[in-house]
Amino acid sequence: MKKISPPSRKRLLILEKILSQSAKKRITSVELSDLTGWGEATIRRDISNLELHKGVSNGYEVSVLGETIRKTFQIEGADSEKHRCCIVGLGKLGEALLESSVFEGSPFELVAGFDTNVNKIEIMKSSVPLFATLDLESKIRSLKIEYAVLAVPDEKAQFMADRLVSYGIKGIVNYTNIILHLSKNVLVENVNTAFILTGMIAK
Amino acid sequence: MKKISPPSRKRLLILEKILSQSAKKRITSVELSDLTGWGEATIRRDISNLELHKGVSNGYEVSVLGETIRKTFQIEGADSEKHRCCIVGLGKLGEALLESSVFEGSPFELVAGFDTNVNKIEIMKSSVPLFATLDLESKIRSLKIEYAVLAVPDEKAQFMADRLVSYGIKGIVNYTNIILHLSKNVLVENVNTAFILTGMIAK
DNA sequence: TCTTGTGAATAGGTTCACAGCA
DNA sequence: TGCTGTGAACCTATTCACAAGA
Repeated sequence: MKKISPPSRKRLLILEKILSQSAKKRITSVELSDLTGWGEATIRRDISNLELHKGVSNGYEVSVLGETIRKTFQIEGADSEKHRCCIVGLGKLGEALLESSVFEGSPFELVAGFDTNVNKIEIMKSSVPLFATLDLESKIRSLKIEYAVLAVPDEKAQFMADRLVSYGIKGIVNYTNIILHLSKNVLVENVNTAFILTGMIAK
Repeated sequence: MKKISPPSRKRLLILEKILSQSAKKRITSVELSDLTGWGEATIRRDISNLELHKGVSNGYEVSVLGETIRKTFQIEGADSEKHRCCIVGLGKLGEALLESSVFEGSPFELVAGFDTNVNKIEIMKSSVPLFATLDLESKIRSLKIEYAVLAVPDEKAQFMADRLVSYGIKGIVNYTNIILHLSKNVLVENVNTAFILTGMIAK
């Protein structure tokens, strides 16, 4: 299969969501361009990366195109194939993320929540199993957790991130206000709201 | 001033945070390269965009470099100059975002929270003023709010986003699971956790 | 000798423009 | 006629490689 460039991958992922939200049966690159603000040539080029070859002359069939993107990126499939992830730090934010159903229909499954406060994890009720941070290593290994959402206090961010990486975590979604220093092969995405806003407007 | 490319802007913003977290007095492009994983030439090119011309031969002075980045991007300054933003939707997530102190030290100031549930905004206590969604337009205009964090239920996401834009909001940080269709000149950043994770790993 | 700053080269992405199919 | 798919041109960004300063 053709190698797809990072920007193109991101756009295709967004397209997939748009398609899954669309009521239409067929859709053209011009319509997608209106919906996204991207050039129509860009959209056609992105889609041609999928090597679908089905869109000739009257647009793409929404379901087929969506399906092809999901297949290409392996989004979907049985629960057993889902990427297992956890939330580390169950303050207000961690708790909110735990309860939201954001992972439904995503290729991720939330299989654990961790907090140092043992009282809290005993009192909190959650459909996701909660553990003490003491058990971080054993649970990450036994539950085969690959990704972590980091929502601990800033002071603990680097320390916890180092621990997570040493236990084999492949990627971290970082809600803290700290820029983490980690080995190059660990994926990190900084999603602190202030940081996102700053990046959004930086002229 | 030189025009700085988008990727370079993002990196400089991260550099600024790294510098503000550093205990060192001076730092070189090689050290920054280790810390970030970016090429050293890239880092020097980024910094040279700032037209600082102070780094010759023995690295950069941490405080001066940080300061220059903040000046360049107008991060900092008096409260009156801060960009005013609000949170729309005070469910668990919105509430958590409201209470966290993420905006401290950022160029943003959280000046309002909105929810349709009038009871909730009466009961909730918060250091940030809370309003009913009914007052959305008047408050956005009177408080001169420029950016919004969208944390409403998915069903209301597009509708609320349209309202926000019609009231003059310039950018939206979108926590919902919906890809918003908005006019090109509105900035949108999708930060739904599942979406971030998907983008992170999409090979 | 170590490190910056930057022209020049290279790599990466986007857009143009059009052939070809329905 | 209306749309896709794609070479070729163009634009953007990164990396190389080295002159020059401390």
